[in-house]
Amino acid sequence: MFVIIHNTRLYLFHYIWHTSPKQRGPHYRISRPGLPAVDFQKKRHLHCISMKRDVTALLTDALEALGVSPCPHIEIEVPREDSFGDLSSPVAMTMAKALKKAPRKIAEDIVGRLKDNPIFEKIEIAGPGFINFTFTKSYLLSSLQHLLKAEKAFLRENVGEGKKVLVEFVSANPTGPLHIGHARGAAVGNALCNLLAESGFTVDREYYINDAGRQVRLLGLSVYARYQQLTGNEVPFPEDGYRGQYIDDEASALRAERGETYKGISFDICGTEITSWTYSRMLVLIRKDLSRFGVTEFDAWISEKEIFAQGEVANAIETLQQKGFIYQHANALWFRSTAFRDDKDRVVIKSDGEYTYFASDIAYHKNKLDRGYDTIIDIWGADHHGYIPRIESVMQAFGYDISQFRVILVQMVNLMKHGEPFQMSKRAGTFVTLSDIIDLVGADTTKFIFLTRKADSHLDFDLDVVTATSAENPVFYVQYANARINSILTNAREKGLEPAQGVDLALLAESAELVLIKKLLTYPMVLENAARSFEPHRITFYLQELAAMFHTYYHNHRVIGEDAALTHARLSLCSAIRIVLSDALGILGVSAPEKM
RNA sequence: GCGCCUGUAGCUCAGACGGAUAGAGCAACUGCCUUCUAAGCAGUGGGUCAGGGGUUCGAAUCCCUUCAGGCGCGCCA
Repeated sequence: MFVIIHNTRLYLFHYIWHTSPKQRGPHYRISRPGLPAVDFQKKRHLHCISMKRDVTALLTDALEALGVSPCPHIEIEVPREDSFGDLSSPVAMTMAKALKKAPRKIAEDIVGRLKDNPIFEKIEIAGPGFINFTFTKSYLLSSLQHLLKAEKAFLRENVGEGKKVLVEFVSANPTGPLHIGHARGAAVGNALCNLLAESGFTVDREYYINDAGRQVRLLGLSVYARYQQLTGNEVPFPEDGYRGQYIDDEASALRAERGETYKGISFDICGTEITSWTYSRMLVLIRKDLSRFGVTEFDAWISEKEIFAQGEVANAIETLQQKGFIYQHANALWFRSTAFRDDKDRVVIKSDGEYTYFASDIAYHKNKLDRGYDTIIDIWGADHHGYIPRIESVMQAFGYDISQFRVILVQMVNLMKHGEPFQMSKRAGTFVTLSDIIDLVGADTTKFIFLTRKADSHLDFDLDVVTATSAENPVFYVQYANARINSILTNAREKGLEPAQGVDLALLAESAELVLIKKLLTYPMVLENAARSFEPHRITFYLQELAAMFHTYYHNHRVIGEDAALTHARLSLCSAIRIVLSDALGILGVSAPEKM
């Protein structure tokens, strides 16, 4: 058995290796503190709780009554303009070809069947054939009531339907501290996992440790060299060695811990021990950095070295050989990836008899597949994009469908300083660690900035700009809205205004209030779309919009006033806004402070 | 040379499976704190969606092409 992390929470490779998700029990689900898991089973019995689902159901009925069967996917969107109603559907236009009728005529037929439904204030046909729905106030208020009562369960769509997803992210080599690029992968991966877990998927989070290759050996050799120098034994520093300050620190720590034990001893003899000692400490460091960053919930840390030790690499290649996808050429063993999606075949065993890095990756991905996940997501730096076809080929070679596999490429972060690119190199020792950035900018801000961009868009992270404008950072804007509401609710409580039974929400008559309620009710759609597209950044944009609407409302209307009944109604609205704000921030992995 | 990503307001970026008059923040300028948090609010200006062609009722979105930037193309990891 191999201990992966030297920590009170031990992750044993043995456990990962031999425990299939099935054995963990059908109810296994990751839940984070403060956000208990939703019971989707229960939710199905509720009615009138989602604008989108209600409209979809009614449209489906209408289309079936018009002889459309089976009913296709119905698109529902939140229109750009308020004058286009609360929800809109282009379904009449998309059906035009199939039905061989004019879009507006189809729309009229549909509307004819819906217009008497009491949940709609009005239904209009607009433009080339949009059907625009406007809800009645009573419908909106009863939905708000549901939101207040059901809270989190109200906000969820069961996108995943219990499907098992494995997300592998960060997976930085344990050769030094994490930097800004890893941080982006961590922020995106963490938010995505939260999002999927909250959307009805069963999510496992995994970190793959490349502890078997040359890089880790170089790490050990670097520390070895510095250590020898500290003991007065001048050995040349390895040409490709790691040169950061942390290497010196590790060498000092090694000397403090082990004294002169290794002085003058050749690397051939003590190298394995020093390397193992060093990279274990690097893993602890990485874990600590991730923890400071608020990303701590990996379910498994998978060791490449252990995959070798368990014979999985040899087995995987043997399996491919039996399937006829391995051949020998020029003293090396090749995987015939061109049989699938790759543009050239790939070496798995070099002519010197060593496995390539790709070989252990084959074994690792086979291992993932064999564990029975419905979907496997890898989050990689964009510089690894050329790797996708060969891994997809591996999937297919083992007989799996590549639609089960999804790589999310996280684009490079250009670290800037004074508007100039700041080149980082771990080996040259010129890099800004994640830890530095957390000290400088803060974990919340850093995460939020990463999550205001699509994963595949390039991103300039200017240390000057980010620190100088931190007071105007959008994350504070959103958190401030939450803190303000909290302050109002606290004030109300101190004045003895406890939320009474039978709050009359109908007193919320201001147009700003109805617009806010509608915005709250679109939140489940935002989550659903974000989960379906694996794009957590959509939540970030929604949050900014909702916060802006609240700040405006706050400025124009007093919540706590003379009229007790109105006060209660407005306090309820504020509570609902706070539920959504803190829920969304929680999914993004950003804190929702009560005071600021 | 081939492949992947990107190109939208002065800057940083959104823009949903092709949908209605292309949006937000920052920066700039002008107002608003004796009232629940001014890390806030209100207002003003700002666009050939890199260029060109195509597909159709409709294109920032799909296809082709040119240009620009980034990344990748090893018996490295």
